[in-house]
Amino acid sequence: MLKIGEFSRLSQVTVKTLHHYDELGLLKPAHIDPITNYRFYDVEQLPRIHRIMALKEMGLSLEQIGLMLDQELSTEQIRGMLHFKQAEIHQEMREAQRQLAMIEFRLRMIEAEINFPELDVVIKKLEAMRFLSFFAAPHATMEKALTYRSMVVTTLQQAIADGVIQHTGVVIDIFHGETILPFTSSEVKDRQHEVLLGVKNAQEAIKLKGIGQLTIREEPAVETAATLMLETSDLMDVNLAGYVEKATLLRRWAIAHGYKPHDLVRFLSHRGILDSPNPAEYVIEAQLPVDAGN
Amino acid sequence: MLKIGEFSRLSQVTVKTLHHYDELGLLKPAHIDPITNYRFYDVEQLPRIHRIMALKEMGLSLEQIGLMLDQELSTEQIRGMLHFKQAEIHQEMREAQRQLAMIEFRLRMIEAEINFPELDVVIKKLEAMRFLSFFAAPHATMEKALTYRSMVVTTLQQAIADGVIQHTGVVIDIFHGETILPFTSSEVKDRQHEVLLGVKNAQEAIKLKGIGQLTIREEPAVETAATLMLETSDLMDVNLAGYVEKATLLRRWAIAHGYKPHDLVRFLSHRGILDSPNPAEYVIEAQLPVDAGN
DNA sequence: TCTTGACTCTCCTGTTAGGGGAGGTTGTAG
DNA sequence: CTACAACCTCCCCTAACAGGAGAGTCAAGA
Repeated sequence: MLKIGEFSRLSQVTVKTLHHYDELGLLKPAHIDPITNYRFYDVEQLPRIHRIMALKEMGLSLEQIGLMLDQELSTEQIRGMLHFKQAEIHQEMREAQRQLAMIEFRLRMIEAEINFPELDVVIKKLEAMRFLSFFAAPHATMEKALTYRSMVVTTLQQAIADGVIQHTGVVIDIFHGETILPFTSSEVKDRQHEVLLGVKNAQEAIKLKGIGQLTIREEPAVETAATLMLETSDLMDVNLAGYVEKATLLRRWAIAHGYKPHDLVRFLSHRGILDSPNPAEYVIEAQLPVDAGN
Repeated sequence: MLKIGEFSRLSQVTVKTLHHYDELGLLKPAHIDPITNYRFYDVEQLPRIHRIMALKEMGLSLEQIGLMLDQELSTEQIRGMLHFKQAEIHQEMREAQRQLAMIEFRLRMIEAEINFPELDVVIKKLEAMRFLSFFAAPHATMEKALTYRSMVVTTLQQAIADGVIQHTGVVIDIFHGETILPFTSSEVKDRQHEVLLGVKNAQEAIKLKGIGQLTIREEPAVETAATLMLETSDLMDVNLAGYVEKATLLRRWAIAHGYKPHDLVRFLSHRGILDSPNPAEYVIEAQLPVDAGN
């Protein structure tokens, strides 16, 4: 009979851990003195604690180890457990790879002296929603497209004030096509710039003077999108160059992290032109739908 | 102002988590209604929660994230943290690799239909100790060596009974040289089989009739050893073939897990010939000192 | 105006595998 | 006889929330 300290020394398992295993019923002392409550172990228990340690090293939980030791599992069941654990570890390793990719991306950005907060990319789901849609392009230049958009927005604001449209407050700009730098004005012509306004009712279409008929459509949900919040400082000077830069960054991020970007970018205004006249107060989220590459 | 549920939907962070971050001070609501205690968030807080999520994805702890967000760390400090985290993740991956190696080894053993409990290999430290040493080899065959050993043990038992030797109860058999199957009798001659008996006092040497002078030496500590408990069933028939088989298994295990085995194997009797006349009650631990390969 | 269901609040417990320590008892060596 | 090491039983702590109890709040429909 060995006192707990001796057993601990032989097995190289701490006394605390032996207490814990006693409590869990994983390894009960061979004998407990009923007066002093001292635990006494037998050398014959060394193989069992050895087995526990060996299984623990493989990453199994104490609960699983208890099962394997006491439930007389068949070889097939044991194989199953091991294969399952194997899959779990592979999953963990992929996760670790992902983390490494993110850290390396950050470090490269720091080397390139790109501002740190600008690249807080987060993977999200995007909800489906009903939108009033109109197109602000093709136009010869992005600036002209913006001017047109601004005019439309004014009309919309009037319609909202008149109660013709009941909107949800959600405004999304979608740039169709692969939006990426360099972005020459010759390319602008082929680009579709769609503006969406979230609407509440099941309206089918809306006619507005000066714009004509606008369609209402369902923008589908997106399972996976890389998203990025634009800081107000990015928006002080509202021009499209900033947007395109963000889109480029998102695309590079997605590729570096093993995603396949779709050929469109969305800009969701959490606080935009409908909420505030001051661009410095805008809060805009860039969203790039992607396919999970792996 | 957004209620917590809306903010949760926009950021895709659960309400529970937002509560938690509020409590930690990581993300306080922009406003709290003093009457209802309802939390209200501002869209301007979206970039912050985004940043938190992005940093969390890299595996940083909430505490570290709090520091990065609020302590205005220099670029150098941030780089340092990221490099540190990078090293941590590499460490985790090595650990995962180790676990995979162990699981794969088990699975291969199962395929080969080797008995499951036989390979609970555990890495341990071995303590230094003072031993009385004698050699039971070279002999023409292992069986003859064992016969000689048995005779010596009888003599030792007498000496112990007479109080000439004060022993610690530890008996170790060491096989010097690379013990591995196949193990032909021609090889046996070159092999050194040393038997050690742990002694308490600082005796220098001991003379015993029938054996002659035995030396006392310090067996050095071993930092890393692969160890294996022999089940009593393995010892029912005490012959060296079983020992050699275990030594072979240990050596294969060590190599498969990236360790470099030394050219000796120790067999430590936790309960051996000095404690019991019945081999079925023996508890013996095979120990193979190794160098950490990585 | 009332009610119902959806939201929200605080507080408590549980998760893993033990570590750390307080406060008290036991065993052993000098 | 007296240290001092070893042992005991509580009890609290970890990280990042999840789940649930019990109670209060809000908006819309009858």
